[in-house]
Amino acid sequence: MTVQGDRRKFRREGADQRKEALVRATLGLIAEEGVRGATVRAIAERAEVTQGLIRHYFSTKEDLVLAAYTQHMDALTEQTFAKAEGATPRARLAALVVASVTPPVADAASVALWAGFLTQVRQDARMQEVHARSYHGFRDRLEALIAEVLAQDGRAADSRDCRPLAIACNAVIDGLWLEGGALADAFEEGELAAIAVQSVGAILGMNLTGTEAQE
Amino acid sequence: MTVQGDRRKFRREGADQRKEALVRATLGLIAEEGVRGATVRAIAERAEVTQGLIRHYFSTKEDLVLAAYTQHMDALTEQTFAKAEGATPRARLAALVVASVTPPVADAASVALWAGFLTQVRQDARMQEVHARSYHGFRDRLEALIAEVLAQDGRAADSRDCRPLAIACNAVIDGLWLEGGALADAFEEGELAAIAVQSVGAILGMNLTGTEAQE
DNA sequence: AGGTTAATTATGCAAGCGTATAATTACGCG
DNA sequence: CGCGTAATTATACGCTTGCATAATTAACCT
Repeated sequence: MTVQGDRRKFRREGADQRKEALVRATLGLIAEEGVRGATVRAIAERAEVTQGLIRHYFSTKEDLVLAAYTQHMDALTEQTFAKAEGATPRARLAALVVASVTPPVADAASVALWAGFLTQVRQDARMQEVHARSYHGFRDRLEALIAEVLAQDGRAADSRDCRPLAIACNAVIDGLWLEGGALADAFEEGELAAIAVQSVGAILGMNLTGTEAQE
Repeated sequence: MTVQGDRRKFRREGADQRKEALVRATLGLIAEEGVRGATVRAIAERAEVTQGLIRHYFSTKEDLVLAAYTQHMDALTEQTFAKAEGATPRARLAALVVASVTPPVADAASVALWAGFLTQVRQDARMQEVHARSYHGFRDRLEALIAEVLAQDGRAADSRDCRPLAIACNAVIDGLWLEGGALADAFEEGELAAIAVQSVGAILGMNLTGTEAQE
């Protein structure tokens, strides 16, 4: 006869759903409150479970953070390339560039998230691995797209030539992404997108402006 | 008759020196261990004082962090522009660009420091102010230099034209700075510098390569 | 149905955190 | 030289943190 009706009701859920909910809660908290605010208790509360459950799915908080980081970076890359559509390589590149510096890819939360993780990247080897993989994953795809664009123009698309171009284009994109996210109200609507397209075009030695919508 | 010889010996120092020592300790710790590692106790230990003293000079830890952030950002800008020397505007710009993506301005510690602070920038209005002031401070000086370079070439140096160019150049610089610091071993020695000079030149529509040393 | 078990909650603990306050001591000044 | 005081140390408090462990319960299986 256990009359303890004040115990919290709950529903059992699959491991994947729970893990994802916990990851989502973690990301939301880090974005809004910073890593400092993403405590085990706060994460549990936001995911509408009790803190003990976290330990049931992630043997340590580090593991949870690693999972969250991985998902965030993958989502960021995927979100960006998903918008890189168009009839010609040039149009796809322009669309990619615009998407990179426009919400939801470029916004305060994304940047805050990324910065919040960077600290742990330096200290955790697994985080470092994810970081490197994510960076190269994005840049390699960018490099491939640049090669296509150059080929279309009949220019040499040797990897020796493309690599520095990809690094440079990636840097402009990252820089603008960063500044747009960290200092949004310093720029006008669409200003960053225009600058991004213009700059990437200049680096590649071609005019990219106006190619997003047409062609 | 107070026989308590185990009390720590100390030397009195001026407020400025102590404050600076505390700031330096804070920066070192955040760079090495992350914000999490920069506890009041750890800072005090590194500065070779006891934790109580921190409260004597900074009424709250937030104040200390703000002071540290201010100093770091100012030092970064100053360090960079200090190397922007040369006979012609073009040479000065090239030197500035190279300095921006080369140690000690661009290294893991600087980037880690910057990222570590970003979290607090979003939450503290005073930090935000320093952030904005620092960003614009750098960019405005960059814009002025770009205007000089364009004028030398006999091109229009209107602020309406220069602003987007400055934003773009600043973005490449920031992007490369970031990637060089966060992923140093992904690039070869001097690779980032070469790419930076090349890209800024492309954005400005001129050849900047090889202008650092000569002219 | 009813027993089994894994999912979930509840509770507790030791360590570390920032901050407050009282006790000491180095050092300048008359 | 000794006195005053500001600089510094010492100690403690309340809170939060990540983690561990025991108690409970929802849902599946036969």
